Amino acid sequence: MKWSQSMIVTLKEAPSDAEIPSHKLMVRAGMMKKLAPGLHTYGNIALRAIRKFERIIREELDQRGGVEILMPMVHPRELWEETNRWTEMGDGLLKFKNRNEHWFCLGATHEEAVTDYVRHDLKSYRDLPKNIYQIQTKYRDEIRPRFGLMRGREFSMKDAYTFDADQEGALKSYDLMYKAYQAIFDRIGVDYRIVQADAGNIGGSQTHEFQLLAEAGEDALLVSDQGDFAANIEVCPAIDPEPHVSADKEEKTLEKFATPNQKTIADLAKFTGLPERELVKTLFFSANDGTDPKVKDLKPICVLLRGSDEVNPVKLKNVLGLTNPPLMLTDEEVRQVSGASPGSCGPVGLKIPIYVDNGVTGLKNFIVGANEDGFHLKNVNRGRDFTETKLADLRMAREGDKCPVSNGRLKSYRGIEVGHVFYLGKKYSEKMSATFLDKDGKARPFEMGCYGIGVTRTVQACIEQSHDKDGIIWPKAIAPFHVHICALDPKDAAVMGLAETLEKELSARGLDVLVDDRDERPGVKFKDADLLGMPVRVVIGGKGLANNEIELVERRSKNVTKAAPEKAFAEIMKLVESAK
RNA sequence: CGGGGAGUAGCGCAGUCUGGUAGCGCAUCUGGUUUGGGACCAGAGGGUCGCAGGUUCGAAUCCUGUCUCCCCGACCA
Repeated sequence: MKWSQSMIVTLKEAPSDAEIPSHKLMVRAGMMKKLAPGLHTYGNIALRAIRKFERIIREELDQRGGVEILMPMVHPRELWEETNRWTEMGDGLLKFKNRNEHWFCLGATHEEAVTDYVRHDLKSYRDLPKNIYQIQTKYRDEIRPRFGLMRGREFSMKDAYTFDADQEGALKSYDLMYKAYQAIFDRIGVDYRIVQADAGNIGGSQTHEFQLLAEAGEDALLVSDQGDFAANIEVCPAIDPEPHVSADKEEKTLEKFATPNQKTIADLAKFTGLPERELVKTLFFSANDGTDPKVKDLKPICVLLRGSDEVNPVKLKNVLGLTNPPLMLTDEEVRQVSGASPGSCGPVGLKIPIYVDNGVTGLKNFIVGANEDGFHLKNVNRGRDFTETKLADLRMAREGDKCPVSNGRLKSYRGIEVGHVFYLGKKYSEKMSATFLDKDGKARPFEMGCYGIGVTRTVQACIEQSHDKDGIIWPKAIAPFHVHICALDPKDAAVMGLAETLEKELSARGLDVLVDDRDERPGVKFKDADLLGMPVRVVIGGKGLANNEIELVERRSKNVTKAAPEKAFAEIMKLVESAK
């Protein structure tokens, strides 16, 4: 493609609303333009990278028996009500009415749609297994879209769904997709980790996330320094490296004492002279599902943690058996439940369920709020002074905690979630009456799995992981063009002639070639070539040709080699092949 | 939804405190000189200063309302 015919517009300055390097670079390179928050036009350069990534996905899935289809973007309300997700998904689903006053939503994910697609057509165990996928635009009404394509409202996603006759088969399908994802992310040459994760409101019992490591990532990960354990912080088991054991041997007498104006754990630590890890804090949540904020069905529960720990809402959600993490009670609600302000609350005397974090078990004769403003209790002991509903791992794990499967320690990273695989079981098939007949002629619900790759997000994440101060460094596998020819003197017939000959020859060999034929000074072309970041740059100028040479530059290393024009084609092919 | 910040030319910004009818850099157009790492000179086009009211002889600037965008948070008692 000739630059002069393209719509490539580069900027020297990044727009003020871009924060992270990949977002700035994509806008500067003219790859995307914001239409509204979370909604972007992909320019030709971006689209080429997206298409190449899609091709890789298709190749890897097709060779493993994946069947590509395309489902609608607009779904009727009734479909989502079958699984109750019309309500459970909350405001994340964009809902609207058509002219007949019928409700619809934009597809945020397609478990319902695909289950409907197969439920009357897959009739027998003989039809199974099936592995169906699509690459399609999703719409999720994100609270706060950000970082360009990283968290858009509209984005391209590859979503796949497997249908099996039994759990064994479903887990085999899961494993197949897991390996397919490894192959896909290996091919684009990114640094990623596969981590244990929470299923969120997709549901299901086994799940892994594919996380591309990057500072700007929105997810916190904990990775073991021994072995291959890695988990999203949301689900990472929290194990103290050295469990705390109280020095006290005997349980002492319960005692109330005044703690005027001691509102936080930090205050209390200073006031009592005890470290925060030896204090116990009491947090209040509503165990109603929180999916519909208009329904105010307060089911208060409290959680006890050491003062130094943070509650993990996802673990709490799972312990409570909820779909979404529970909401914290407001100060006013806490007062109704406990009779005191947050800060002076404790478990003693409460009539609500009490969930206790494992970390509290090492403490004896500890301090909690007295449920009376300005007072705390000391010498409090589990069992004697209050009865816990459940003891569980409820705290956030952190760097330095013990690895749950080895003697290693956990180290923290940031990650961008680019892929996610779920084993769903019968969650959707049962609710939607999607069944097949087994060998005995009995109707049984499908065993399902679902698998997603954020296509547009991955493309931006690649840039986030691969750039330098001058611009993007495309991995060859998804580079919009393989070769970027800078024709320095486009009016010179010899220069343009060679550029066009090379373009033709390289294209014939399946390479994508961009020819900068603009009437611009060389410096401008070099800066733009660095910014756009194609793996191989070819510089053809009148001066060089006079010496019978052209210049080849590898973007990643910036290594420069010279070649005679008649050998240029072979040298370029060699350089492209060796590029990563 | 809570807190903070910002809306002035396609992009990045100044001007607002102290009211006098809009400016700089990049980009664009014309002419010229240049031409291997974002050239220079001369000229030109482009903005109802987010929107609506108000104060005033006069409003980008002051007042009121409103909309939008960005950032942080939406969990630690």
